[in-house]
Amino acid sequence: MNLEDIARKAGVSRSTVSRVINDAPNVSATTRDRVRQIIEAEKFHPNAAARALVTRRTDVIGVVIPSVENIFFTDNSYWPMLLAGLGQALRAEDYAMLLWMGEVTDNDERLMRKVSNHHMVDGLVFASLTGDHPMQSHLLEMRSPIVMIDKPYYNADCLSYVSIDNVRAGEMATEHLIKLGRKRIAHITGHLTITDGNDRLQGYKNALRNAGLPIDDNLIYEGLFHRDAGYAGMKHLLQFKPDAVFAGGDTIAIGVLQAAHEAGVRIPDDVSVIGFDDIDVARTAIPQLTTIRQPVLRKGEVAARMVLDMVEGRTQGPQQVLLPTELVIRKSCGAG
Amino acid sequence: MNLEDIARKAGVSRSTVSRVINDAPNVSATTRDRVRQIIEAEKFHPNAAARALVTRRTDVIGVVIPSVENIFFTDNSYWPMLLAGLGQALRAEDYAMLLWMGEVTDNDERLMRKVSNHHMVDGLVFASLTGDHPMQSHLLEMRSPIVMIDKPYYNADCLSYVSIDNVRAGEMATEHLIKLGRKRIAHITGHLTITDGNDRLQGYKNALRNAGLPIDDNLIYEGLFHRDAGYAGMKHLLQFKPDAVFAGGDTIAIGVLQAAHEAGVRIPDDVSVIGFDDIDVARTAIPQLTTIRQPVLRKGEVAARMVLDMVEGRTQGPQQVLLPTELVIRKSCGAG
DNA sequence: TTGTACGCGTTATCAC
DNA sequence: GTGATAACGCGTACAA
Repeated sequence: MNLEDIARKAGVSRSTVSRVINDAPNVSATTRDRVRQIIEAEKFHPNAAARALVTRRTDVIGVVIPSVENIFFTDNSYWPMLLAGLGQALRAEDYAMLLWMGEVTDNDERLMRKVSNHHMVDGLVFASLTGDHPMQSHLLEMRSPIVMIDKPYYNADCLSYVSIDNVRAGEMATEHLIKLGRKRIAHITGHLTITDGNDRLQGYKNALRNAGLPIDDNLIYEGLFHRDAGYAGMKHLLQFKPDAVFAGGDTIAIGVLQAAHEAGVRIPDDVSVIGFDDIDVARTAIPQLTTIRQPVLRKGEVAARMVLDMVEGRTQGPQQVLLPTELVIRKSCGAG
Repeated sequence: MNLEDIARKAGVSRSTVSRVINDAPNVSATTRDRVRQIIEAEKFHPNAAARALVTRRTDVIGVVIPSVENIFFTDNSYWPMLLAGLGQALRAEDYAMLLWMGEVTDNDERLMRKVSNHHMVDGLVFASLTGDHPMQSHLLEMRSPIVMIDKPYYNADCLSYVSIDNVRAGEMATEHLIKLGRKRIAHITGHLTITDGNDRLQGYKNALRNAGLPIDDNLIYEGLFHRDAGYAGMKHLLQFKPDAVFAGGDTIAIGVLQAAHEAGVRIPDDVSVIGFDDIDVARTAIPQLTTIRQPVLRKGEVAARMVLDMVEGRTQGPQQVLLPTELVIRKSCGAG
């Protein structure tokens, strides 16, 4: 069943049927109706491949999540939220989403080839690409529109991305602890090969400096965006007697809580803990986490809209969007 | 840059280039090498749409997650794990994954039309389709291979699916509580419009009956696969003094723990709690959850392999696969 | 072993 | 307002 068949049944040419389907002008109302009825009756839907061949458009956007470790190692709602935001915004403009997820066991090189050789997408969204990922070197040469989620580690000026102001957010988190009178404020970082992790560390240092507090390397633990890293980090930091911990992510903070619990350290009485992201675990943790909220769902939505703007030619040149963050005060820092 | 261009540069015909690309026989080693080199040098990759048009294959499998409520309302790693398993198995056979997620705000009807009219997939996987979903009535008429994750609510005989033996698993959970000497065993169900929820309830009843214990409707709370339902359910059940709760899902159990905590009911001393799934929160809950583990990642893998088997013509007719479950004993039930 | 020629189902560009 | 007809890029019988 194709255009030709419909045309024959309607007693018109295939051109006319095509025009009807694409809501093109120059079709009389009566023929348009007649053709529409036949299409409806036959449940006809044009062949996507044929259409893509000639229009060079597939109405599909590729989404790449290179590192999925968090999915396995933590109760992390970050990726699902991002996907939900992306999917929602893409569907609103009748695009579909082609998803590639990296594997822990897999070599990234292979994934990268799959992605960049797949000609069935009009544009691409990359989420949280680490600085050492092999895809990095290929980003600039790809012909299809690309939007990064989170600030790229390299070439940030030449790439479109949506992120948050992590430096400022890191400052906010640390300032909150300072305002509570904490003096020995530790920081457990996320991946430093992701700009987010780096920038939050920068914000932490800025805040200390601005407050005239010393920056003590003993109080900085280079971690990863995992609960396990938070756990190990807190175990390590306890010897240096921190009175507060700024965790680079909520999942990190969960590990911190657990290590503190095991060591008999009371949160927030002995040590204030602040997280980052405000993902679901922040509310269910005991005590509930004070944290910096970032709009994850919205990040996905905006990324989708940005790539669609590029695909549809509504924007040109790289664009950078920073979304606002917000301090959410709960129980883990004490009176706030 | 297309086949023709490569052919010209290599001094051969388009057909030969096509043969080389598709590893077809009847090409001399020397020409094959020469053509390969040119392809490599030009970084040529055949146009997917053109190829799909003639082969009627896209090497894309569609994955539909109709209801994503859990993503938003609970710290739920179920979907990510499923997606990871699917993605992994699909990629292993060089297929890509087209993902549709339902929206809380959206009408399912629209999503359904999008999915069933999208001609760019060779097969489809549906995850946890509820009995009342509008897609139900269209499942049997769809021409492309379909695999359901979890037993379909209707027409289970005519559809391929991968699931677990939820009845037996429900029995196992309940039997464990019985073996611990519990007498007033309550059950908070998941969605009863999902077969899984229903079957686990059935297993619960079976186990009680087999043990000669009464089935008390007051001790059965019809919930949903949400933490909130677990919370509400436990609040409600407390008046009937249960000494154990079988939660239809781990996220439900998390809500149970919270409600118990707030009511001053000690877990497991006063009430044993057993969950279902063994998703991440089971290990991080306090106390750690005793639960029935189901192989979520593997469910995704198997579903992918099943749909690929159908697409590639390796199997015919509907197939049903049940994966094994396992009792995981932790802290929330007491000595076990 | 290699090349020719046709068809896949659609859109776009013409003529009418 | 409508209908031929030429692409789009590839796979593949069939001929050479």
